[in-house]
Amino acid sequence: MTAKQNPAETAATPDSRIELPAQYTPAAVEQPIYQRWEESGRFRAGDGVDRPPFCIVIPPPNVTGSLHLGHAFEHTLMDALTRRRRMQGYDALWLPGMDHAGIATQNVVERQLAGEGLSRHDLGREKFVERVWQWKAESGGKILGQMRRLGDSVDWSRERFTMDEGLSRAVLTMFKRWYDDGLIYQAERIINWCPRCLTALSDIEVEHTEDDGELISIRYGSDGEGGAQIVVATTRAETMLGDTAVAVHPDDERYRHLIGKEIELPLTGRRIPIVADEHVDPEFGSGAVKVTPAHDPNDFEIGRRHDLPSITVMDDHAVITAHGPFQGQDRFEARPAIVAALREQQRIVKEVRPYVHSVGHCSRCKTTVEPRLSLQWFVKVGPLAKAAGDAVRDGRVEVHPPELAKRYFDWVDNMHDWCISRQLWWGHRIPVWYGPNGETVCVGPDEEAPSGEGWRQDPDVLDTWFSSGLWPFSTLGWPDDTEDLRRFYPTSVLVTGYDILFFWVARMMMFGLYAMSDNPAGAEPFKTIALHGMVRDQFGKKMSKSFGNTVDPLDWMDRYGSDAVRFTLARGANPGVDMPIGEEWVQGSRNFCNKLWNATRFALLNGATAAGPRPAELSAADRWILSRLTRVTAETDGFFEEYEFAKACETLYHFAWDDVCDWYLELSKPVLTAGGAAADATRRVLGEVLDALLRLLHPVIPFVTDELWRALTHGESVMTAAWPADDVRSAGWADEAAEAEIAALQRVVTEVRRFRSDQGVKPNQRVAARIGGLDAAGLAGHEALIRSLARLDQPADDFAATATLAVSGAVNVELDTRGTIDVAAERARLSKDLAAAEKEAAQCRGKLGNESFLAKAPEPVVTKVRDRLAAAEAEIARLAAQLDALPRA
RNA sequence: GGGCGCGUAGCUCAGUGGAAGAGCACUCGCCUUACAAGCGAGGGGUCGCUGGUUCGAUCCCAGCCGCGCCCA
Repeated sequence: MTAKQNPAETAATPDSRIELPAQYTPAAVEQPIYQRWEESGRFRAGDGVDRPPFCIVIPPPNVTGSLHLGHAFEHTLMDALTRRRRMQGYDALWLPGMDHAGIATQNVVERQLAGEGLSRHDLGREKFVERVWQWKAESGGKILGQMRRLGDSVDWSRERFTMDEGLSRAVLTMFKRWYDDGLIYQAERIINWCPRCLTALSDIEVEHTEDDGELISIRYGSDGEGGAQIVVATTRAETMLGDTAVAVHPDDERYRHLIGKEIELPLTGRRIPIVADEHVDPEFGSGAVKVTPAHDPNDFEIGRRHDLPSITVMDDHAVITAHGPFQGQDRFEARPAIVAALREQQRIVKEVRPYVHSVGHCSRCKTTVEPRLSLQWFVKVGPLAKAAGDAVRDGRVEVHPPELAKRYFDWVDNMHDWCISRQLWWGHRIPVWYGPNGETVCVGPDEEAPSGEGWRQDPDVLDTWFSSGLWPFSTLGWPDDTEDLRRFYPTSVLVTGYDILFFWVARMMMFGLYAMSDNPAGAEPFKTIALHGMVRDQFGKKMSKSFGNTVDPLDWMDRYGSDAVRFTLARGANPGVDMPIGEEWVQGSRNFCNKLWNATRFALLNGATAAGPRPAELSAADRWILSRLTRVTAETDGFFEEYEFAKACETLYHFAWDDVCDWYLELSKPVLTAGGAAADATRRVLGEVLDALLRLLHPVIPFVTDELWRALTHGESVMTAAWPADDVRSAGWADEAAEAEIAALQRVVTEVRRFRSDQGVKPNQRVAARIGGLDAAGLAGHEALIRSLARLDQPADDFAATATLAVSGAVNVELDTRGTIDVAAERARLSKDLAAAEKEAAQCRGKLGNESFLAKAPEPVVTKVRDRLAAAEAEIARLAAQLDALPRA
């Protein structure tokens, strides 16, 4: 090797003394690695080799969206699951794609058009849809590139989009089947209408908030001439123009005499009946309610029961259409105007402001939703929802964590019919044609649409969730009987937020159970639903633009690396529980990656290797770290199996940092320096432990582990290395004796360090010491290690002990601190320990002195308390003796 | 209004019917040649309140207080 050789070439040399750069710089490492992975083709599933299948379909992100922390979180979990399965030898498929997001995408393109002074109507439907496709090609799907940054090991060769030809065909097929089965119907109903998006919304696309409004009590009925009068209260005074009745409870004595009579509706001169309806709450307000069947779902039901007319008084834009002075006013303009007009007629009995009540808003644009009578398409969910609930009840689909299944049942067992038509242009157009003589024809995907004079297609498109509901099988090729479908359906696990159980999960279940009912491997779309919580800020607050506490994960990825972001997210991922995240935590994760980097660097500088024969002679420290590895591997493996990402990460974090770095590397230093067979063994064990550790961490932090693993092993990629669980399990490394031995060693070292720290002895100051009792403590042969870790020198001829430490387990350490020791500090330290031991002993004695305890507590518990007491008493004796030996202050 | 969940260290969260934990923050001492993105040592909690069950409760039960979410 010449001195002029550059570092990059050095790194590429297959030499066991590869030097990693001294600094860990994720930005330099990550992107080239992803490119290499992608080019290697290892993300691709279904290579024809006979291996068990594993499949996750991605919850399709919105084509207009970009990666936010919620995605980063969810993707980290899915990627970890997929990578682990791939390492375990599964034919692992993580299938990516996006949905077409009807309203959102149409809004984006309409805004773009508005910038050119155009509306979609200027273009016409066909040109507009072309324009949306053009937009998608140019600026849609930003998130796909960001997924690469994050490290998602998705099979890009199978990427799908809900508006693709194949998926569109699935939508048409499904529509036709349900239509023919009577599960899709058209009806005039009160639906949630967004006057800004100009479309119907389903129930779950409406967000309810507690808003300030007003509650106005209005006197209905003719003035003078002693006519009937009745007071009604409303928060939406403008709808009174469309009232067609007043309803009271049939048993309400106050109004019984009025039932069946008619009264005058103010401002309109119309006369409307007073009807009796069980659903009226006599306790609320005056006990009488105005009935507006065309603008309120409850009133619509009352109207149906009493055969009342429905009068629509607003247009699409929520502008008043009723004849009169208010015509042409927006609903929010008309409201005060109508109240003022009523006030003028002395018809206002009471006005409550502010009156806080629940108001529905469009989840897309936040506009107040207007309930509106309208002809729409619906899915009859009854039998479908029942099946969706049963699949979980029967255990065919498992919900993780199980507590959240209740939430799922609450929803599917009380589901309302689903309004699936949207008055948009971007989406799957409803395949129904209307003929000149009132014919209605639903056209299947392979059928010819009727043509000729007077035939026209329904103008509406389907709710986006209709197509994303088919996602688990449409992406695998359905309705065709494809190899992918046979191989990967039902998919293995669905990873998604609990907030989306209703929107999406329930729908996939309904679709899947119906469409795949004759699938031999099962009709359910996934075997497990693994639910995660919402990402919150570092104070547990919901992230929102209005709070200004949103974070761009890409910014953190730039500064700390994708691995750091991923590790932070995975480390906080307790099943079904919200996850706060803050920048300090990402820094902490970056520090962890850096720690791994440096540990591996140290190992390589010292010739560690994971290859070659395993030496027969291992030191206690070697056997200890291998035993710890065995335990940690089993625990981690189990945690991943249970979707306990936080626990898996925590376990690995502490193993890596505490056991490997803080102890094993330190223990290995004197051995490596000394050289010989012991050093060879340690080099080998160090290599093997790091190899396994990097493999265990790879699913969560793929980049840095790949870089380090390749440097360590010269392997192709840790991505295709074997998951270590089986290897480690079968290696027979569990060694309780070694664990006990090293634990004892750690106690001695820690005790000396405490003494040093309390005495103000600088870390770099070596102290002469005589160590006794090691044999009796089972630490024979570890003196050199203890001296190294506790920084103790051999006693010289002029050795004069100034302090003696009696460490638990018979070891005693005499130290020559070369001067007076701080007796007060020493006394304080010992007194503190003594107090703790005495408290412990008292507690134990209390229990053992309690006859009920002895009689009723299980034997192992009693034994344990006895042991604790014995230990505490020994500790007391030891500390008391030490205190006694201290010179009097 | 109905339902669900949560109150544990300064902050964010784990946890268990039988000795209170982590990360970050904090204090003290250290550039001890893998790592100052670090090392060593340390302080800090009547486990929301009040009752009950139990030999024993932070954990189980009831009520209360405070917060959050979902649904109407």
